[in-house]
Amino acid sequence: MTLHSTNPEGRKPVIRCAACPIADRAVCSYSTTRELSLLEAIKSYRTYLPGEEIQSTGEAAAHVGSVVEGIVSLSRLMPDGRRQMVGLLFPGDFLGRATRDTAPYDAIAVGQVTLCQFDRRRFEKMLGDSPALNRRLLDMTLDELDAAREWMVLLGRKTAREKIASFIALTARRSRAPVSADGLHIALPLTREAMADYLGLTIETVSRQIGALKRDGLIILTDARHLVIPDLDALSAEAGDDVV
Amino acid sequence: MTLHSTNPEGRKPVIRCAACPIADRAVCSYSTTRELSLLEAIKSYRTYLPGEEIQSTGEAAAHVGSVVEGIVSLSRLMPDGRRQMVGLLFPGDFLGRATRDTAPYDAIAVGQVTLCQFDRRRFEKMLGDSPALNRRLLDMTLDELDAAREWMVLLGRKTAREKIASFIALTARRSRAPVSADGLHIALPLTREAMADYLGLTIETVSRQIGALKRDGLIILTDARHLVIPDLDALSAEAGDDVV
DNA sequence: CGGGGTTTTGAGAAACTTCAAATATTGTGG
DNA sequence: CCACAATATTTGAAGTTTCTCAAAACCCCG
Repeated sequence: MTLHSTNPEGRKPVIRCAACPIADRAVCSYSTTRELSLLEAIKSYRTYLPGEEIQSTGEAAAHVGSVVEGIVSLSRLMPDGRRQMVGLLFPGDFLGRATRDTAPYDAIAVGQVTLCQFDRRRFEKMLGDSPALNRRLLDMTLDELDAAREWMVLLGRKTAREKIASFIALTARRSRAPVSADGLHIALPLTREAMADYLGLTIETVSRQIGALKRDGLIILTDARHLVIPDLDALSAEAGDDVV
Repeated sequence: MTLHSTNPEGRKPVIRCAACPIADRAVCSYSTTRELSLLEAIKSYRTYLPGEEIQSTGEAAAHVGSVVEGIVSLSRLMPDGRRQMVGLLFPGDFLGRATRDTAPYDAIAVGQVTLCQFDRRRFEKMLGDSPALNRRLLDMTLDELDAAREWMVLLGRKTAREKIASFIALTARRSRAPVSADGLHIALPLTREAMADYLGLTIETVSRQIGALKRDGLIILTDARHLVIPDLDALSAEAGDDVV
């Protein structure tokens, strides 16, 4: 990609908003050119390495911002080490709570991540003055709430097999996967451990259920992180949802 | 779902906003007197009987509104009958998506419920003009998102015992329960079935775990829906969360 | 008092986890 | 480019938790 050089600080040159790859989906997508120029003045870019902690629970967060590239996981760590992922942020998604000074969850970079950051206080101030930002943030938060609830159904009521099938089908839908004669080719963005934390399972169960789907011909593994879905409808049928 | 006697009227005389019991928490709580009078013009009250369906999945929702009295559950029913609750609305909470025309979940009255309703289209229109409403709705939605995520941790990683302990502790905190010499007296607002749907368990497991907490002296049941908590800290310790 | 619904209890089965170890895979320095 | 260490994934066997099925007990209301 264009924004690739990793400098030690994780700082990046500022991309002009007009050329921003997430301009149509980000928190600023309802904003006028005039408002964009105000945001442009307070934004900065930063990159994080795979596995790097962007924010940790209880820590004061100086910044909020948009995911430009990569994936960020939000998770809660229980005192005894159990971890549950509670959110997965893709490019365009917004990270952080403008109106709260400590982060309620750990935000961890999955793969390399680039954020478009704003100073939290200054962003909060702008939010107070901008109906466009406010409204966009509301719409995004409502979408996140819907996703969280869908996820609750998965966590509370689905079997391990359904969880895995749901996750793979979701990944297939989210990444506009290349279709070839043998099916959809997709890459799994998460490690088995991260999948387990996402789905409320152990890594062993994740591995076994992926194996089972493979044996049943619903997926074909090329390697541990890449697979082919010959028939997405058949896979989706294993996910336990209503036929959409 | 149980059959219930019909609710012929369900209409209630309009309470003046100035005398509204949820004025400090509702979606209108940031609004000026002037804006309240606009809302007052388009609001209506309606009551629902215990178990009555307020909205069902996929159905067009004509209204949105605030819970004034009672509790509303939001849940998703899977095609084979499994049900997962995804939200529990208390007085002051807002029901419905202004910017979406079909409800994504079933909204069911738990006990008798009174709503302060607005025509969805008209409310949506006001939302476009009102920073106060917008901002309040954003704050409420962020709180709901936090609650949903907390709940995801419970669903994905907690044991049955921890789930029950969490639920009882939560209920105790939410209902300013009367304290007497023997402890906190609380009423469980949900049936065992509703608790099971909330916690991602079966009714039998709910019943057994309540029995276990009782045997361990962490709760004292007066009847199936009323109990005493001698030591809330001890109960909370069973919930598996960080010590707060 | 009867009947519907709710809650509890029991026994066995199933799903998932835990512990343990083997097998890939990846990154690194020589 | 290879060997090696570190990490990630798979597999196996046994154990635990939770579910399922079945039935009894309880409770509220008319």
